[in-house]
Amino acid sequence: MILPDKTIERLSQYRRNLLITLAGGKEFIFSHEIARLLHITSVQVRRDIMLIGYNGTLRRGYDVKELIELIGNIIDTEQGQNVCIMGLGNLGKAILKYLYGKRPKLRIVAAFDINTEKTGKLYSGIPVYHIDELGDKIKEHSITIGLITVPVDKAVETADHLVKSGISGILNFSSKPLNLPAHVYLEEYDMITSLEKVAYHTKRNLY
Amino acid sequence: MILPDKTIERLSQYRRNLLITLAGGKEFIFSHEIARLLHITSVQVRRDIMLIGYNGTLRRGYDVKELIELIGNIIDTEQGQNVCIMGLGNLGKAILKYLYGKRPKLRIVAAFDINTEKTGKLYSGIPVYHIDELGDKIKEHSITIGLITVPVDKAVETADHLVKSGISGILNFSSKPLNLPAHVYLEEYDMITSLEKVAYHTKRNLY
DNA sequence: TAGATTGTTAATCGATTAACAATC
DNA sequence: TAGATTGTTAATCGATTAACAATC
Repeated sequence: MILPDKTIERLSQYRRNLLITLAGGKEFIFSHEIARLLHITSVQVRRDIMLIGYNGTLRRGYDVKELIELIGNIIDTEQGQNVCIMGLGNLGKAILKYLYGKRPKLRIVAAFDINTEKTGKLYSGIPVYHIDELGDKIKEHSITIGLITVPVDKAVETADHLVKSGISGILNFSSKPLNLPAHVYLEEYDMITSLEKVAYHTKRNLY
Repeated sequence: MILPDKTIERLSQYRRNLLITLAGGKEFIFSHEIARLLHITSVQVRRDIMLIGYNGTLRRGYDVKELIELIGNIIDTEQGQNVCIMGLGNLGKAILKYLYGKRPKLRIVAAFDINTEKTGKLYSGIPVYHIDELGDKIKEHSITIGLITVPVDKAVETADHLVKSGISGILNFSSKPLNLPAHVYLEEYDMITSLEKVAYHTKRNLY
């Protein structure tokens, strides 16, 4: 089953909102309620849910718990995946703290840095290794996903190093577009582009 | 002139890469060279450049400096825009340091926090104000864009507060979808969704 | 029942890409 | 000139939305 990228993004958002819904004690939800949470249309919600093969009931809508579980089956692996952070600068630290413990099936298990003053210790409970240990530690911790938060001029070599060490997926926070072999999934996450997009639209609003 | 959102995103990326190109002493560039930098097709580059009404030459391609300037005219305002950061936690601090001085026409001029231990001082050269001063300081500093990096349960009230204070654009880093009046431009920048997207595709690669 | 909802196809909208004339 | 490039239209692809039958 191949799902459109846009559907995956929305499924991730559905789940996070459904978890809040469930925590609030609500056990069933209609497509238009999910839609309102995300400011999209109810047709789109129903279509996404159709694509993942789930069925609601006409009277009560969707079973929140079942839907959460089904989305989990699609996004997560059974044992979960282990994640490392490349570069423990401001952004790396912030992301580490931000993500730590947030997603049970996506565990941050290591950080890597070039600076020997940072390595060999724990940061927020996570071991910080020197970049030279990357290959060994990726195997040791069964790391499948790497987040790149190094300065832009180190991004390419860091990505290559991750690929050589057998990583499966990369989320790149540096604003250098990377070129990776097809078997490694790459997602670019570019803060400056987002900010400039806001600037462009804001400018239009100003006039 | 209305440009597609996707074109705006690429223009931002073109410019950043063109600045590097120019710094390297290269004065002219072909569409296929730009395309290779971003891993897209040269047709798309030419079409985007067509949309902004610029013309290259057949022999030498595009004048790098002119193209940079033209993209600047589209994205930036003449005097630039002032930006504030809502919430000076790990993410806020990281973004502040990351963006500081990076884009001359998008100046970070203030941070706001609820914690009085952080307020009334400078952080990385930027004044940190208490959230109660938001309305006054936004006017004082002519701030048009706000970045939201507060915890998810404070995101909605923070956004409302920004809107009431007359902000024009918001970049939301919290993973709560916001509901804003049409005159305020909103861009959602959701780290967890990006990470889960990587997780989904990585999972597919694993099997 | 009447009204509300789901599930799904068909139509529409928007973005990318193919094709190619014009030009240096 | 031949070859490479730009600029642009038309075709294609993909994603969203409209429409509606089925059902409780």
